[in-house]
Amino acid sequence: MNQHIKCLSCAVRTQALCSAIGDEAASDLARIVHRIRVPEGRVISAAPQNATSYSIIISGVVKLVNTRSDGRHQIAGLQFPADFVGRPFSNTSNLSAEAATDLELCSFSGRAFEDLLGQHPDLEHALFQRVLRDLDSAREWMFLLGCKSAEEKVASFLCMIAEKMGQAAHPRLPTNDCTMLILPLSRTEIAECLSLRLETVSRQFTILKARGIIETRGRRQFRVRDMGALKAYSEAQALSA
Amino acid sequence: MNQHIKCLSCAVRTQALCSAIGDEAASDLARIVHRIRVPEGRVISAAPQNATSYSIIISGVVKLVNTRSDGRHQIAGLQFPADFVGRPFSNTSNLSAEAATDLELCSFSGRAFEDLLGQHPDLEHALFQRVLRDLDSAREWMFLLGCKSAEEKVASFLCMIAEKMGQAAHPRLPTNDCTMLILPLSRTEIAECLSLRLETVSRQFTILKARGIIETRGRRQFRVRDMGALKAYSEAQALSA
DNA sequence: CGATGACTTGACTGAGTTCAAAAGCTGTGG
DNA sequence: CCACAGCTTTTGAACTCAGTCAAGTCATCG
Repeated sequence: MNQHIKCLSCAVRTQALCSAIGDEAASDLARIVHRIRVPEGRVISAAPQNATSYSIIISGVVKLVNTRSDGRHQIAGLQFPADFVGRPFSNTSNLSAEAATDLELCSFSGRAFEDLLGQHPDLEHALFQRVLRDLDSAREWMFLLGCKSAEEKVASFLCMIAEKMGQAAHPRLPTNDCTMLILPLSRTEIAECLSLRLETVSRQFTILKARGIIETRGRRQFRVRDMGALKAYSEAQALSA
Repeated sequence: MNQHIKCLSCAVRTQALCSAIGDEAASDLARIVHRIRVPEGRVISAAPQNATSYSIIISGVVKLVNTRSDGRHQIAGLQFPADFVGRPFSNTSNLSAEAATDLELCSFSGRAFEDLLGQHPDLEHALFQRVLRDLDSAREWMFLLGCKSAEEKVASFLCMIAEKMGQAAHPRLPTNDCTMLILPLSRTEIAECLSLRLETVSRQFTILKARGIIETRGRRQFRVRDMGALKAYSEAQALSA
């Protein structure tokens, strides 16, 4: 193993892109990587003229934001630890990537990474797999945006966050545990994710709390008390019986 | 050139996957291809247990449908001539692909195609590029679903259809011409695309006709009379001044 | 040419937005 | 350590866009 020394103790080494490629590609990758920290709120790559760079998230959450000239904007996706951030082979995307929380990243400069993609089919293959999964989840999210009620949207969101943040906090525990978790997004950001207004999100939080399904502490912590009920609400509003 | 004879006269030969790969990959592809016709309404690959097969669309339109147990369903994407249909490396997707119109396809059996992907990095690369574009458009569509009004949605939809169907009909003409085009979807299907009800779609059609922006003939033909105005309505409802 | 299903139109309802104001965190300076 | 400022969040009340239900019209096909 001639990987970069830091990789051996990396928190996401078993799930990230770099675990799915050969030693040669891995050591070439390690050669061009920079481990960096990014504070909450910083834009990683701005649309539409994004000076391309690519990253693997070590810790923190990145939001992919679609902004329009008229001021409307929407979060088109969230990326969590081990996820890849960046749009290879094009910089004309409407999306910008922003740090939703403080981040630790493995960052690669644009050209160098794209050259490696050309040299190592296994690296490109691993990235391809990841992009396919991003596409699956984008299409899944379209269903949420298009078909679900406010109640279902908020419940679905909390399920997803519980799973992802639970995984980030305790990589090996099952998702239905009841520990306090950090909410990586403000109410406004949650609203932008779900295509709701923050007032609507807030009201749904209140209802879920009243039902004893979730608990909150301060603005940024929550705990799922009944994952079964939360999942039920996330799939069908008509469980009112 | 040892490509399959049919490829030389193929309507999509300059835009499809197969134009972006080397001769060797192309001839291997040609060896496993079946040219087939599929009638409107037929399911090409059904979720969740999709017997995998892959296709390139020669003519016609495919809709990717996300169906839930409770009966709700949504069109998560449309694929047009030269587009690729199929989800490599997984058959657990929630999506099924259905013929929105009669189709002509270049169809590849699952295993054989996946083997080729492994053997030809240039084929995988070309497919990767295509999937990246699909991801871009999925995220763009999320903005429509989440942020746009009914008026904007219908206008956006007609813009997109005009562009795609115009291209399919006259590959080299600009998109803003005013020829009659075929609407590949029924009102119900358009509604499923836009996350509206068919009544709402119908009302918006009526309004656009009254404004002289579009014209319709029968149920399945339309003409854009003022592409500028249509584009304006597709981006901002607040142009009422 | 009449039946059947697709589309259009109308009247009413309701989930979620909008605007406004109160309450609750969080961090800073006395 | 407390008080105050500047926020985010919650709550309230009125409104609106799109949904719902129902009836009528129009293509298209046998």
